Amino acid sequence: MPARKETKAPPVMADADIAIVRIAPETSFKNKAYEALKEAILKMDIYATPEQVMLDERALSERLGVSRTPIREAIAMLEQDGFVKTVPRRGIVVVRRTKTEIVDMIRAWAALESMAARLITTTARKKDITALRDFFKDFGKDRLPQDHVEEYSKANIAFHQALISLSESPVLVDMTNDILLHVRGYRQLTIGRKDRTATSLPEHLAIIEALEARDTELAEKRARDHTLGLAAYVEAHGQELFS
Amino acid sequence: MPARKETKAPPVMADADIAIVRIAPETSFKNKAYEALKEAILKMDIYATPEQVMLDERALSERLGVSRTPIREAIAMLEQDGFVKTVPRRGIVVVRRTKTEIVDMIRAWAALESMAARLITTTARKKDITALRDFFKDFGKDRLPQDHVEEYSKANIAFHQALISLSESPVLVDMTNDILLHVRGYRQLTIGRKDRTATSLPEHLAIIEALEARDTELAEKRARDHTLGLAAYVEAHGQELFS
DNA sequence: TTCTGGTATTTGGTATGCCAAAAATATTCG
DNA sequence: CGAATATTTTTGGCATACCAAATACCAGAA
Repeated sequence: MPARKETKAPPVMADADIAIVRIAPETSFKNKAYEALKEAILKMDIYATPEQVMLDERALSERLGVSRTPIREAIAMLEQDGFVKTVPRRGIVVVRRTKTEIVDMIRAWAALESMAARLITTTARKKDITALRDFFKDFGKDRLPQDHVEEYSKANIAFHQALISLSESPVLVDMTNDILLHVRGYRQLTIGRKDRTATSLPEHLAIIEALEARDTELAEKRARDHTLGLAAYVEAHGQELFS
Repeated sequence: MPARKETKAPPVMADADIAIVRIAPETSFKNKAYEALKEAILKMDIYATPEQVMLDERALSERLGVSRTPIREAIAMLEQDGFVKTVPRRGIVVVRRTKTEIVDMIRAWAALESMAARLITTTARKKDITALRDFFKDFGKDRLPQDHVEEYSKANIAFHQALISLSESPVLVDMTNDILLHVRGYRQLTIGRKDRTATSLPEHLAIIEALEARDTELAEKRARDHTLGLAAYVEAHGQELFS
């Protein structure tokens, strides 16, 4: 039945197309719990507290007002994401990555982003590329990024996500977002550092220029080297953040 | 209690260090179910059957001899992996990727592998790089890959996995393996194609040569272009595989 | 006081049972 | 006979109860 049949004389009322208010089953408790726990974990700043953070199924189920079943399913999903690790008969620990792991992740990020840059040079529209500059329109010689670190940090993340999105590659987008969720944890403590922030903006602009010039190789190289630079920075200056 | 106390006169027996046979809790039903289902899905050749494959919780729990609870947790994990998608009150469907999605995945693979190649040129040992040739030692002018497609296909996958492993980057390894699991489904129908197989071997050897020469940029380029070539091939010749 | 042994408690793992929505099937009416 | 409708069945979602392992706690002995 490809098209909608137009009944000529509706007996009682004109059946459909009247504000179908999204009967959608809303999302299940399992998914709600997943989102809630994920957000909670991401904003708890794991690297600030010295002792390892643990979760308790029963406490969570009570807090969220649901039974343990959907909680456990959500935990299983979070474990697949690498955010928690459940130890049988011991508890559920929120995973803390080591510096080495973070550097490793950032390298993967660099790989994905450089591929995105490559694709963008061949498919993205000029106006969309140029629009990337808008993320930094509030910064310049009279308003230095290093003087508004927090704000610049947000713009930085937004820029990278927008950049990846331009590749129109769902896989690259999803994989990068996953990585960013893990790396973002101490973004404030690394990307936000003033010394690095100073070099960040020009590099971003240089990437945009290469993209506009449709210079595939150069765009790829600049995107890669930029993020690889962050990796090197974390590797060199991030020890104090980890145990 | 840092060190072990050496009792001078053990009354009945010399307590420990006598074959502690790993009391390990083995793995939970949840994990067993996860592994079992994952393997089953991977080997069922989803793209061969026309109608969409569906799973039934109760049937699975009966088949595996466990209750629905661990099955549901395993399903939740598989859904995170993108292997299945559960539709409320409808069923659990085994996800079939479109050609576009597969091409997209292969591009991400190319990105990760080229980064691996880059890292390898700076850290891997010469002998480990050279050892990569062993995967193809059974093929040559007298024994062409295109005449032993199935066998070459296995060697091909093994080579790529070994290559990534040489990067000593767990993140790259894991992400690539995830992708390979999805792409592998119709490996036989794409990578195995004779026309492509013919060009594959020389390209592999060229990658190895660049790695041995420690030519970072060249190794990266060759690794990238090789896998990107596969993506282009699938994009051009893979229509008949998808609906 | 300190060490030892045992007991109560905590915690994740698993099995079951029931619910509601959706689909499949049967039934009734025009 | 056909379509609208009522009924049964199927299926995932969720709550609950119980288990065993690991731990925490406590009393008694040295």
